[in-house]
Amino acid sequence: MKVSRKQADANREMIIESAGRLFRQQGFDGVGIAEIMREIGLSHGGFYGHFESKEDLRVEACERALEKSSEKWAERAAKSPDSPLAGLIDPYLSTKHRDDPGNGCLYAGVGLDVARQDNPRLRRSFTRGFETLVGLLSSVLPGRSKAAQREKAIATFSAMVGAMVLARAVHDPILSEEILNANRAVLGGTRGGASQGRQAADQ
Amino acid sequence: MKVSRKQADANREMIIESAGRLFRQQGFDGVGIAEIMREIGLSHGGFYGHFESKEDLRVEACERALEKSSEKWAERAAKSPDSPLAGLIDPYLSTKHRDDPGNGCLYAGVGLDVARQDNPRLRRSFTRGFETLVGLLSSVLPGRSKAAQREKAIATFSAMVGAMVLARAVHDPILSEEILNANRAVLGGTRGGASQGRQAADQ
DNA sequence: ATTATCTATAGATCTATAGATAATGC
DNA sequence: ATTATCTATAGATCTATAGATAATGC
Repeated sequence: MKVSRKQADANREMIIESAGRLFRQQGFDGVGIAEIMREIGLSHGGFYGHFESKEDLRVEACERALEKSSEKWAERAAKSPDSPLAGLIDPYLSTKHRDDPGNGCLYAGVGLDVARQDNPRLRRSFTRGFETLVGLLSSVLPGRSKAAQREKAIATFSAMVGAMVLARAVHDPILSEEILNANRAVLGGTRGGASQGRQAADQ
Repeated sequence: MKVSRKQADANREMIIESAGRLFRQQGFDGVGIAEIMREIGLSHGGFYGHFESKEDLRVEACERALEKSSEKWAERAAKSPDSPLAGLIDPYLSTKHRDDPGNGCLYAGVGLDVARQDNPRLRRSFTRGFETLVGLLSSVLPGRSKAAQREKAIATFSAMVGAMVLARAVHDPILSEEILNANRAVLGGTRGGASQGRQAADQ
Protein backbone atom coordinates (compact mmCIF):
# COMPACT_ATOMS: atom_id res chain seq x y z
CA MET A 1 0.00 0.00 0.00
CA LYS A 2 2.78 2.40 0.77
CA VAL A 3 4.21 4.16 -2.28
CA SER A 4 7.54 5.90 -2.89
CA ARG A 5 8.14 9.38 -1.57
CA LYS A 6 8.11 10.61 -5.16
CA GLN A 7 4.76 8.96 -5.85
CA ALA A 8 3.36 10.39 -2.62
CA ASP A 9 4.32 13.89 -3.71
CA ALA A 10 2.70 13.25 -7.08
CA ASN A 11 -0.43 12.07 -5.29
CA ARG A 12 -0.55 15.30 -3.32
CA GLU A 13 -0.39 17.26 -6.58
CA MET A 14 -3.18 15.13 -8.00
CA ILE A 15 -5.38 15.86 -4.99
CA ILE A 16 -4.80 19.59 -5.43
CA GLU A 17 -5.62 19.46 -9.12
CA SER A 18 -8.62 17.20 -8.70
CA ALA A 19 -9.97 19.48 -5.97
CA GLY A 20 -9.35 22.59 -8.07
CA ARG A 21 -11.39 21.13 -10.88
CA LEU A 22 -14.23 19.74 -8.79
CA PHE A 23 -14.53 22.84 -6.58
CA ARG A 24 -14.94 25.01 -9.68
CA GLN A 25 -17.47 22.61 -11.17
CA GLN A 26 -19.59 21.94 -8.10
CA GLY A 27 -18.64 24.53 -5.49
CA PHE A 28 -16.82 24.06 -2.19
CA ASP A 29 -19.88 22.55 -0.52
CA GLY A 30 -20.93 20.54 -3.56
CA VAL A 31 -18.06 18.08 -3.43
CA GLY A 32 -16.72 15.95 -0.60
CA ILE A 33 -13.27 14.61 0.23
CA ALA A 34 -14.38 11.11 -0.75
CA GLU A 35 -15.29 12.22 -4.28
CA ILE A 36 -12.06 14.16 -4.75
CA MET A 37 -10.03 11.11 -3.72
CA ARG A 38 -12.17 8.70 -5.72
CA GLU A 39 -11.53 10.73 -8.88
CA ILE A 40 -7.81 9.99 -8.66
CA GLY A 41 -8.19 6.45 -7.40
CA LEU A 42 -7.17 6.94 -3.78
CA SER A 43 -9.06 6.18 -0.60
CA HIS A 44 -10.99 8.74 1.39
CA GLY A 45 -8.91 8.23 4.52
CA GLY A 46 -5.64 8.71 2.66
CA PHE A 47 -6.48 12.38 2.25
CA TYR A 48 -5.58 13.26 5.83
CA GLY A 49 -2.00 12.19 5.37
CA HIS A 50 -1.61 15.05 2.89
CA PHE A 51 -3.81 17.81 4.30
CA GLU A 52 -4.96 18.87 7.70
CA SER A 53 -8.53 19.59 6.66
CA LYS A 54 -10.82 20.39 3.77
CA GLU A 55 -10.37 24.05 4.64
CA ASP A 56 -6.63 23.59 4.14
CA LEU A 57 -7.24 22.04 0.72
CA ARG A 58 -9.52 24.89 -0.32
CA VAL A 59 -6.63 27.31 0.13
CA GLU A 60 -4.00 25.13 -1.55
CA ALA A 61 -6.23 24.33 -4.51
CA CYS A 62 -7.16 27.97 -5.06
CA GLU A 63 -3.61 29.22 -4.79
CA ARG A 64 -2.47 26.65 -7.31
CA ALA A 65 -5.27 27.52 -9.73
CA LEU A 66 -4.61 31.24 -9.37
CA GLU A 67 -0.94 30.75 -10.23
CA LYS A 68 -1.90 28.75 -13.32
CA SER A 69 -4.30 31.51 -14.37
CA SER A 70 -1.65 34.20 -14.07
CA GLU A 71 0.73 32.15 -16.19
CA LYS A 72 -1.93 31.47 -18.79
CA TRP A 73 -2.86 35.15 -19.02
CA ALA A 74 0.78 36.21 -19.39
CA GLU A 75 1.28 33.67 -22.19
CA ARG A 76 -1.84 34.81 -23.99
CA ALA A 77 -0.89 38.47 -23.85
CA ALA A 78 2.58 37.61 -25.18
CA LYS A 79 1.16 35.41 -27.95
CA SER A 80 -0.77 38.20 -29.67
CA PRO A 81 1.59 41.21 -29.49
CA ASP A 82 -0.50 43.14 -32.04
CA SER A 83 -3.67 42.96 -29.91
CA PRO A 84 -2.79 41.67 -26.44
CA LEU A 85 -6.12 42.89 -25.03
CA ALA A 86 -8.12 40.78 -27.46
CA GLY A 87 -5.69 37.94 -26.78
CA LEU A 88 -6.91 38.00 -23.18
CA ILE A 89 -10.57 38.78 -23.72
CA ASP A 90 -11.42 36.44 -26.60
CA PRO A 91 -10.48 33.12 -25.03
CA TYR A 92 -11.97 34.22 -21.71
CA LEU A 93 -15.34 35.17 -23.18
CA SER A 94 -15.59 32.00 -25.26
CA THR A 95 -18.12 29.16 -25.19
CA LYS A 96 -15.22 26.81 -24.56
CA HIS A 97 -14.43 28.58 -21.29
CA ARG A 98 -18.11 28.84 -20.40
CA ASP A 99 -18.63 25.10 -20.85
CA ASP A 100 -15.51 24.05 -18.94
CA PRO A 101 -15.67 25.73 -15.53
CA GLY A 102 -13.46 23.05 -14.00
CA ASN A 103 -10.44 24.38 -15.87
CA GLY A 104 -11.57 27.99 -16.04
CA CYS A 105 -11.36 31.25 -14.15
CA LEU A 106 -11.46 30.83 -10.41
CA TYR A 107 -13.30 34.11 -9.85
CA ALA A 108 -16.15 33.02 -12.09
CA GLY A 109 -15.92 29.48 -10.71
CA VAL A 110 -15.86 29.90 -6.94
CA GLY A 111 -15.92 33.68 -6.44
CA LEU A 112 -19.20 33.56 -4.57
CA ASP A 113 -18.13 30.62 -2.46
CA VAL A 114 -15.00 32.54 -1.45
CA ALA A 115 -17.05 35.63 -0.63
CA ARG A 116 -19.07 33.51 1.81
CA GLN A 117 -16.00 32.08 3.54
CA ASP A 118 -14.46 34.08 6.30
CA ASN A 119 -11.07 32.46 5.81
CA PRO A 120 -8.64 35.41 5.61
CA ARG A 121 -5.90 33.33 4.01
CA LEU A 122 -8.17 32.26 1.18
CA ARG A 123 -9.53 35.73 0.59
CA ARG A 124 -6.03 37.22 0.69
CA SER A 125 -5.04 34.81 -2.10
CA PHE A 126 -7.97 36.09 -4.10
CA THR A 127 -6.83 39.65 -3.46
CA ARG A 128 -3.32 38.86 -4.72
CA GLY A 129 -4.65 37.01 -7.76
CA PHE A 130 -6.93 39.92 -8.56
CA GLU A 131 -4.03 42.38 -8.45
CA THR A 132 -1.95 40.18 -10.75
CA LEU A 133 -4.66 39.77 -13.38
CA VAL A 134 -5.74 43.41 -13.22
CA GLY A 135 -2.08 44.44 -13.46
CA LEU A 136 -1.72 42.43 -16.63
CA LEU A 137 -4.92 43.85 -18.11
CA SER A 138 -3.81 47.32 -17.09
CA SER A 139 -0.56 46.98 -18.99
CA VAL A 140 -2.33 46.21 -22.28
CA LEU A 141 -5.11 48.79 -21.95
CA PRO A 142 -4.91 52.31 -23.39
CA GLY A 143 -5.30 55.24 -20.98
CA ARG A 144 -4.09 58.76 -20.29
CA SER A 145 -2.54 57.77 -16.97
CA LYS A 146 -1.66 54.72 -14.88
CA ALA A 147 -4.68 55.44 -12.71
CA ALA A 148 -6.99 55.60 -15.72
CA GLN A 149 -5.55 52.35 -17.06
CA ARG A 150 -6.05 50.64 -13.73
CA GLU A 151 -9.61 51.91 -13.44
CA LYS A 152 -10.40 50.59 -16.88
CA ALA A 153 -8.69 47.28 -16.09
CA ILE A 154 -10.78 46.78 -12.95
CA ALA A 155 -13.98 47.53 -14.85
CA THR A 156 -12.94 45.20 -17.68
CA PHE A 157 -12.15 42.31 -15.36
CA SER A 158 -15.44 42.86 -13.50
CA ALA A 159 -17.36 42.63 -16.76
CA MET A 160 -15.47 39.50 -17.81
CA VAL A 161 -16.26 37.71 -14.55
CA GLY A 162 -19.87 38.89 -14.49
CA ALA A 163 -20.39 37.89 -18.10
CA MET A 164 -19.14 34.38 -17.40
CA VAL A 165 -21.34 33.99 -14.32
CA LEU A 166 -24.41 35.19 -16.23
CA ALA A 167 -23.67 33.18 -19.39
CA ARG A 168 -23.52 30.07 -17.22
CA ALA A 169 -26.61 30.90 -15.15
CA VAL A 170 -29.18 31.60 -17.88
CA HIS A 171 -31.01 28.75 -19.55
CA ASP A 172 -31.40 30.05 -23.10
CA PRO A 173 -28.27 29.15 -25.13
CA ILE A 174 -28.80 31.99 -27.60
CA LEU A 175 -28.96 34.53 -24.78
CA SER A 176 -25.88 32.95 -23.22
CA GLU A 177 -23.92 33.47 -26.44
CA GLU A 178 -25.28 36.99 -26.73
CA ILE A 179 -23.91 37.82 -23.28
CA LEU A 180 -20.44 36.68 -24.32
CA ASN A 181 -20.63 38.50 -27.67
CA ALA A 182 -21.89 41.77 -26.21
CA ASN A 183 -19.11 41.87 -23.66
CA ARG A 184 -16.43 41.01 -26.23
CA ALA A 185 -17.69 43.84 -28.42
CA VAL A 186 -17.84 46.43 -25.65
CA LEU A 187 -14.61 45.43 -23.91
CA GLY A 188 -12.47 45.23 -27.04
CA GLY A 189 -12.34 41.60 -28.10
CA THR A 190 -11.90 40.89 -31.79
CA ARG A 191 -14.64 38.43 -32.54
CA GLY A 192 -17.56 40.32 -31.01
CA GLY A 193 -20.13 42.43 -32.88
CA ALA A 194 -23.07 44.72 -32.19
CA SER A 195 -25.63 41.94 -32.31
CA GLN A 196 -23.79 38.72 -33.03
CA GLY A 197 -20.96 37.21 -35.05
CA ARG A 198 -19.73 40.33 -36.85
CA GLN A 199 -16.00 40.91 -37.32
CA ALA A 200 -13.76 43.39 -35.51
CA ALA A 201 -15.09 45.73 -32.81
CA ASP A 202 -13.63 49.22 -32.60
CA GLN A 203 -13.75 50.42 -29.00
CA MET B 1 -50.46 23.71 17.14
CA LYS B 2 -52.65 24.24 14.13
CA VAL B 3 -53.00 27.88 13.00
CA SER B 4 -55.57 29.68 10.89
CA ARG B 5 -55.51 29.38 7.13
CA LYS B 6 -54.49 33.01 6.97
CA GLN B 7 -51.60 32.43 9.35
CA ALA B 8 -50.55 29.35 7.39
CA ASP B 9 -50.33 31.41 4.21
CA ALA B 10 -48.32 34.02 6.05
CA ASN B 11 -46.00 31.27 7.29
CA ARG B 12 -45.46 30.10 3.73
CA GLU B 13 -44.47 33.62 2.76
CA MET B 14 -42.09 33.79 5.68
CA ILE B 15 -40.42 30.56 4.60
CA ILE B 16 -39.94 31.94 1.09
CA GLU B 17 -38.46 35.17 2.38
CA SER B 18 -36.27 33.52 4.98
CA ALA B 19 -34.96 31.11 2.35
CA GLY B 20 -34.33 33.92 -0.13
CA ARG B 21 -32.22 35.73 2.43
CA LEU B 22 -30.29 32.72 3.71
CA PHE B 23 -29.66 31.26 0.24
CA ARG B 24 -28.11 34.55 -0.86
CA GLN B 25 -26.04 34.77 2.30
CA GLN B 26 -24.81 31.19 2.50
CA GLY B 27 -25.56 29.55 -0.84
CA PHE B 28 -28.05 26.80 -1.66
CA ASP B 29 -25.87 24.13 -0.08
CA GLY B 30 -24.79 26.28 2.84
CA VAL B 31 -28.16 26.36 4.57
CA GLY B 32 -30.53 23.55 5.54
CA ILE B 33 -34.29 23.36 5.89
CA ALA B 34 -33.95 23.25 9.66
CA GLU B 35 -32.09 26.57 9.77
CA ILE B 36 -34.58 28.26 7.44
CA MET B 37 -37.48 27.14 9.63
CA ARG B 38 -35.68 27.93 12.88
CA GLU B 39 -35.14 31.51 11.70
CA ILE B 40 -38.89 32.10 11.58
CA GLY B 41 -39.68 30.07 14.67
CA LEU B 42 -41.22 27.01 13.04
CA SER B 43 -40.25 23.37 13.25
CA HIS B 44 -38.15 21.57 10.68
CA GLY B 45 -40.87 19.03 9.90
CA GLY B 46 -43.49 21.71 9.29
CA PHE B 47 -41.68 22.68 6.12
CA TYR B 48 -43.00 19.76 4.13
CA GLY B 49 -46.58 20.86 4.58
CA HIS B 50 -45.73 23.92 2.49
CA PHE B 51 -43.22 22.66 -0.07
CA GLU B 52 -42.55 19.39 -1.80
CA SER B 53 -38.79 19.60 -1.49
CA LYS B 54 -35.83 21.94 -1.01
CA GLU B 55 -35.50 22.02 -4.79
CA ASP B 56 -39.05 23.35 -4.95
CA LEU B 57 -38.21 26.07 -2.43
CA ARG B 58 -35.10 27.10 -4.38
CA VAL B 59 -37.31 27.95 -7.36
CA GLU B 60 -40.04 29.71 -5.35
CA ALA B 61 -37.55 31.77 -3.35
CA CYS B 62 -35.63 32.86 -6.43
CA GLU B 63 -38.75 33.78 -8.40
CA ARG B 64 -39.96 35.86 -5.50
CA ALA B 65 -36.62 37.63 -5.12
CA LEU B 66 -36.36 38.29 -8.85
CA GLU B 67 -39.80 39.93 -8.88
CA LYS B 68 -38.78 42.13 -5.96
CA SER B 69 -35.60 43.14 -7.78
CA SER B 70 -37.48 44.12 -10.92
CA GLU B 71 -39.84 46.28 -8.88
CA LYS B 72 -36.98 47.90 -7.01
CA TRP B 73 -35.12 48.68 -10.23
CA ALA B 74 -38.22 50.20 -11.84
CA GLU B 75 -38.79 52.40 -8.78
CA ARG B 76 -35.19 53.55 -8.73
CA ALA B 77 -35.18 54.48 -12.42
CA ALA B 78 -38.42 56.42 -11.93
CA LYS B 79 -37.12 58.15 -8.82
CA SER B 80 -34.23 59.91 -10.58
CA PRO B 81 -35.71 61.02 -13.92
CA ASP B 82 -32.75 63.32 -14.62
CA SER B 83 -30.21 60.46 -14.43
CA PRO B 84 -32.04 57.12 -14.33
CA LEU B 85 -28.86 55.22 -15.21
CA ALA B 86 -27.03 56.55 -12.17
CA GLY B 87 -30.20 55.88 -10.18
CA LEU B 88 -29.75 52.19 -10.97
CA ILE B 89 -25.98 51.94 -10.82
CA ASP B 90 -25.21 53.92 -7.68
CA PRO B 91 -27.26 51.92 -5.17
CA TYR B 92 -26.20 48.67 -6.82
CA LEU B 93 -22.49 49.42 -6.64
CA SER B 94 -22.66 50.60 -3.03
CA THR B 95 -21.01 49.25 0.11
CA LYS B 96 -24.49 48.89 1.59
CA HIS B 97 -25.41 46.41 -1.14
CA ARG B 98 -22.04 44.68 -0.90
CA ASP B 99 -22.42 44.15 2.83
CA ASP B 100 -26.01 42.91 2.70
CA PRO B 101 -26.07 40.03 0.21
CA GLY B 102 -29.16 38.55 1.87
CA ASN B 103 -31.32 41.38 0.54
CA GLY B 104 -29.29 42.06 -2.59
CA CYS B 105 -29.03 41.06 -6.21
CA LEU B 106 -29.79 37.41 -6.83
CA TYR B 107 -27.32 37.15 -9.71
CA ALA B 108 -24.45 38.28 -7.51
CA GLY B 109 -25.85 36.27 -4.60
CA VAL B 110 -26.54 32.83 -6.03
CA GLY B 111 -25.64 33.17 -9.72
CA LEU B 112 -22.91 30.56 -9.48
CA ASP B 113 -25.10 28.18 -7.50
CA VAL B 114 -27.76 28.46 -10.19
CA ALA B 115 -25.20 27.84 -12.93
CA ARG B 116 -24.29 24.57 -11.21
CA GLN B 117 -27.91 23.40 -10.93
CA ASP B 118 -29.40 21.64 -13.89
CA ASN B 119 -32.92 22.61 -12.90
CA PRO B 120 -34.42 24.09 -16.09
CA ARG B 121 -37.24 25.83 -14.22
CA LEU B 122 -34.81 27.67 -12.00
CA ARG B 123 -32.53 28.65 -14.86
CA ARG B 124 -35.47 29.77 -16.94
CA SER B 125 -36.47 32.12 -14.12
CA PHE B 126 -32.98 33.54 -14.20
CA THR B 127 -33.27 34.03 -17.96
CA ARG B 128 -36.55 35.94 -17.55
CA GLY B 129 -35.17 38.04 -14.72
CA PHE B 130 -32.10 38.86 -16.78
CA GLU B 131 -34.25 40.05 -19.70
CA THR B 132 -36.32 42.24 -17.40
CA LEU B 133 -33.35 43.94 -15.77
CA VAL B 134 -31.42 44.34 -19.02
CA GLY B 135 -34.58 45.70 -20.65
CA LEU B 136 -34.80 48.34 -17.96
CA LEU B 137 -31.12 49.24 -18.26
CA SER B 138 -31.47 49.33 -22.02
CA SER B 139 -34.27 51.88 -21.82
CA VAL B 140 -32.16 54.35 -19.84
CA LEU B 141 -28.92 53.92 -21.81
CA PRO B 142 -27.91 56.08 -24.77
CA GLY B 143 -27.25 54.38 -28.12
CA ARG B 144 -27.67 54.79 -31.86
CA SER B 145 -30.04 51.85 -32.13
CA LYS B 146 -32.08 49.45 -30.01
CA ALA B 147 -29.45 46.78 -30.70
CA ALA B 148 -26.63 49.06 -29.57
CA GLN B 149 -28.55 49.96 -26.42
CA ARG B 150 -29.17 46.31 -25.62
CA GLU B 151 -25.54 45.41 -26.20
CA LYS B 152 -24.46 48.16 -23.85
CA ALA B 153 -27.08 47.12 -21.29
CA ILE B 154 -25.85 43.53 -21.28
CA ALA B 155 -22.26 44.65 -20.84
CA THR B 156 -23.27 47.07 -18.07
CA PHE B 157 -25.22 44.45 -16.14
CA SER B 158 -22.34 41.98 -16.53
CA ALA B 159 -19.94 44.51 -15.04
CA MET B 160 -22.31 45.28 -12.16
CA VAL B 161 -22.67 41.61 -11.23
CA GLY B 162 -18.96 40.89 -11.64
CA ALA B 163 -18.01 43.95 -9.60
CA MET B 164 -20.24 42.82 -6.74
CA VAL B 165 -18.86 39.27 -6.78
CA LEU B 166 -15.28 40.56 -6.78
CA ALA B 167 -15.87 43.27 -4.18
CA ARG B 168 -17.22 40.58 -1.87
CA ALA B 169 -14.49 38.03 -2.61
CA VAL B 170 -11.36 40.10 -2.01
CA HIS B 171 -10.00 40.56 1.49
CA ASP B 172 -8.61 44.09 1.31
CA PRO B 173 -11.41 46.60 2.12
CA ILE B 174 -9.70 49.42 0.22
CA LEU B 175 -9.44 47.29 -2.91
CA SER B 176 -13.06 46.26 -2.45
CA GLU B 177 -14.17 49.91 -2.45
CA GLU B 178 -11.92 50.61 -5.41
CA ILE B 179 -13.68 47.90 -7.42
CA LEU B 180 -17.05 49.52 -6.74
CA ASN B 181 -15.73 53.01 -7.49
CA ALA B 182 -14.00 52.05 -10.73
CA ASN B 183 -17.11 50.38 -12.07
CA ARG B 184 -19.35 53.27 -11.07
CA ALA B 185 -17.00 55.64 -12.88
CA VAL B 186 -16.74 53.58 -16.06
CA LEU B 187 -20.39 52.56 -16.23
CA GLY B 188 -21.83 56.00 -15.59
CA GLY B 189 -22.69 56.24 -11.92
CA THR B 190 -22.54 59.66 -10.31
CA ARG B 191 -20.46 59.12 -7.22
CA GLY B 192 -17.50 57.36 -8.83
CA GLY B 193 -14.14 58.91 -9.63
CA ALA B 194 -10.91 58.02 -11.43
CA SER B 195 -9.13 56.84 -8.33
CA GLN B 196 -11.47 57.17 -5.38
CA GLY B 197 -14.10 59.39 -3.82
CA ARG B 198 -14.05 62.20 -6.37
CA GLN B 199 -17.31 63.76 -7.46
CA ALA B 200 -19.14 63.27 -10.75
CA ALA B 201 -17.79 61.01 -13.50
CA ASP B 202 -18.25 62.02 -17.11
CA GLN B 203 -18.49 58.90 -19.25
C1' DA C 1 -63.77 16.57 10.91
C1' DT C 2 -60.09 18.75 8.96
C1' DT C 3 -55.46 20.18 8.80
C1' DA C 4 -51.21 23.04 10.07
C1' DT C 5 -47.67 22.09 12.89
C1' DC C 6 -44.66 19.38 15.97
C1' DT C 7 -41.88 15.40 17.63
C1' DA C 8 -39.15 11.72 16.47
C1' DT C 9 -36.60 9.22 13.39
C1' DA C 10 -34.96 6.76 9.10
C1' DG C 11 -31.48 6.78 5.80
C1' DA C 12 -27.93 9.08 3.40
C1' DT C 13 -23.80 11.75 3.43
C1' DC C 14 -19.96 14.39 5.22
C1' DT C 15 -15.55 15.48 7.90
C1' DA C 16 -12.21 13.52 10.54
C1' DT C 17 -9.80 9.84 13.18
C1' DA C 18 -7.88 5.27 14.76
C1' DG C 19 -5.64 1.26 13.87
C1' DA C 20 -4.08 -2.10 10.39
C1' DT C 21 -1.31 -3.04 6.35
C1' DA C 22 2.46 -3.39 3.34
C1' DA C 23 5.93 -1.22 0.53
C1' DT C 24 9.89 1.92 0.88
C1' DG C 25 14.45 3.15 2.09
C1' DC C 26 17.99 3.11 5.53
C1' DA D 1 11.98 1.00 11.14
C1' DT D 2 9.41 4.24 8.85
C1' DT D 3 5.41 5.86 6.63
C1' DA D 4 1.87 6.33 2.73
C1' DT D 5 -2.29 4.35 2.17
C1' DC D 6 -6.45 1.61 3.30
C1' DT D 7 -10.40 -0.10 6.06
C1' DA D 8 -13.70 0.88 9.32
C1' DT D 9 -16.12 3.89 12.02
C1' DA D 10 -17.47 7.83 15.17
C1' DG D 11 -20.12 11.79 15.36
C1' DA D 12 -22.43 15.47 13.11
C1' DT D 13 -25.68 17.06 9.77
C1' DC D 14 -29.01 16.92 6.06
C1' DT D 15 -33.43 15.74 3.45
C1' DA D 16 -37.61 13.69 3.92
C1' DT D 17 -41.32 11.02 6.21
C1' DA D 18 -44.61 9.01 9.71
C1' DG D 19 -47.54 9.57 13.31
C1' DA D 20 -49.19 12.51 17.11
C1' DT D 21 -51.26 16.80 18.55
C1' DA D 22 -54.36 20.50 18.99
C1' DA D 23 -56.56 24.54 17.02
C1' DT D 24 -59.56 25.89 13.18
C1' DG D 25 -63.79 26.19 10.79
C1' DC D 26 -67.80 23.83 9.19
